[in-house]
Amino acid sequence: MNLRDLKYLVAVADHLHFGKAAKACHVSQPALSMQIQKLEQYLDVQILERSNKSVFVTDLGQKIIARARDVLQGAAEIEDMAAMNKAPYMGNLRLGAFPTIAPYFLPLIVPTISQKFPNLRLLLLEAKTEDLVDKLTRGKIDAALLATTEAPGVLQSYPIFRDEFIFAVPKDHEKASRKSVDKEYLLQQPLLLLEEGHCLRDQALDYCRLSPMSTEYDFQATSLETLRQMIAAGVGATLLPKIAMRPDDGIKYIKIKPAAPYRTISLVWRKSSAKQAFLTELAELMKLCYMRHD
Amino acid sequence: MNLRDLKYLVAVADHLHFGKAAKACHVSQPALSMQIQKLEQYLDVQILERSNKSVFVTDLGQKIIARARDVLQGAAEIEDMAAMNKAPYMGNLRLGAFPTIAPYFLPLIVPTISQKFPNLRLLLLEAKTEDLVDKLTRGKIDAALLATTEAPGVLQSYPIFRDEFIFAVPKDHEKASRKSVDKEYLLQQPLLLLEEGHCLRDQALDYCRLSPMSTEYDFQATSLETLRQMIAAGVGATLLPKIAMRPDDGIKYIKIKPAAPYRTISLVWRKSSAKQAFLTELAELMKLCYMRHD
DNA sequence: CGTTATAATAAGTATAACTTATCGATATGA
DNA sequence: TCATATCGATAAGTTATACTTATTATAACG
Repeated sequence: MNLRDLKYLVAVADHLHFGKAAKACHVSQPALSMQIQKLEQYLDVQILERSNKSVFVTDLGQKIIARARDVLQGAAEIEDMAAMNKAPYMGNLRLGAFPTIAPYFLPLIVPTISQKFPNLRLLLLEAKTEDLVDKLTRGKIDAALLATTEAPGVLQSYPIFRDEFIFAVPKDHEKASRKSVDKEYLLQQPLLLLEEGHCLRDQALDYCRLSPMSTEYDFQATSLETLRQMIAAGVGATLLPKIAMRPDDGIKYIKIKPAAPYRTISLVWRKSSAKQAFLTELAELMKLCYMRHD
Repeated sequence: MNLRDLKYLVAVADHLHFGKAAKACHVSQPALSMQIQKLEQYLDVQILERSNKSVFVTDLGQKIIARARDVLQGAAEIEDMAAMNKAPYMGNLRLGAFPTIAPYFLPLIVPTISQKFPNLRLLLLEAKTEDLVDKLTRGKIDAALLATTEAPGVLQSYPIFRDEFIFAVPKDHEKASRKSVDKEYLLQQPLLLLEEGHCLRDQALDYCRLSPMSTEYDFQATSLETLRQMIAAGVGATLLPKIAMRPDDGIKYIKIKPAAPYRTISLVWRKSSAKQAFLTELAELMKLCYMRHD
């Protein structure tokens, strides 16, 4: 068996197409076909079901491919280790962030990071939490900014800061002149929310889980910026994370007292990552950035 | 990078000798040397420190080799999956058992197993718990009979049976005529124990942890059979697992009531093992064997 | 100071993987 | 229905790579 064979196999599983898989592996289609045939021959099992029009993965194949991904990731981590050893602060860092933190926190940290690590190529990816966790565990990204308190088994997290929620209302709202509101009041308010899949939506619903009011609106904003526009336009109120606050945007931000709800923003990476030490350093740097800003 | 290279590398790490490593890999020494050189060149780091007389592994090398072991194990598991798929009940099964269970439980189960799975080559290994867990996680054995209740992360366990402890005394012991003793009494007895490293010793000490008496003897038996001889010879008393009881061996076995201490014997294997399904079946079979005997 | 043990190097050979060109089978569409 | 396109498998020749044995270089040892 051979790492290359496994790479080819995984490529076919990803594309379900020999030609595309071959292209992705930068080899000709026959080369890839042959190696996979040999692998099947060597293992003496059928991994793929081919026809002229389609490729399927057998049940056993699924298991084999899953393990093959692990093996390839392990190999990649060996290469990473070597690279990190040579030049700890060089090379690519693929960093994910979920949509309701990315546009607010990244501008805060990216300049400092690029300044401190000028040889680092910071490749940023904005995606929903679920997607990021998946990409993390599959080794498609190196780290991600997440709002989950607990990370699953293979991942580990380093808390960066606590992002409080704040009550956002139009300037002409009945409470617009108040300095603060309390939970009792909030639970009785209908709130505009982001669409399904955003962790911010879940966190707001979680906080207000006793209130059926919160889901009253049938329109759901697709991004935090859209939501902000809607609030400013007087459509309704919502909970916004403090980091998304902006001065003079036509919105009145009202503190929630006592015990404002919050989300914890953490940097998360694979325990097995070769960038381990560097990522810890990076997380500390992010924390400093936030404190300087706050 | 290549699985073969990693295999060579691990072999050198294991032998700390290129020649022996080469022999273990069934290749000539130059072939192995060259591949490792190329690997180091490819990764552009030094993994091994060579001199004419000795080979050392660098710090980074340690990390790389550790990960390489994982990668190789993953690859081996892919092969296992294929083999198991072709013939679930064939091939080698490397089974470990700790010394105070092996000679008593294995004779009970081995005939049944070989009868039910005639094409299975059962390779048995007797070693101390710590050693077995190490061999398990490193993929040197497929499964082990252990008395640990909880298995660490990568392992999973299936309970086979509960093995109670019983108070073993010479025939002429003061309590030899009693039908049972209680914990209060036991805690005041000096007990003969096995030497360090035996889990049975730890379990007995654990049960009697309030009693300083139990460590009074400065002589420690090296095996359960030796211990049995010592009890029979009238040297002292001990706690024996019920499964080690034997009729007419010059020892009086006295029940501990109420709430006899016990150890739980489980079959343990790697979660990632390809023999997963088969091992569950095997564990069930062992359980049946025990119940039939009991 | 030769002998031994070690890993590295050299030269030649064998193996394996790659390339391009082609085939065979199936679906698509005028 | 027949030409055409698509896709994976096969064939033939080439290249790259890993292997072999023989040899060298270096240090330790008696």
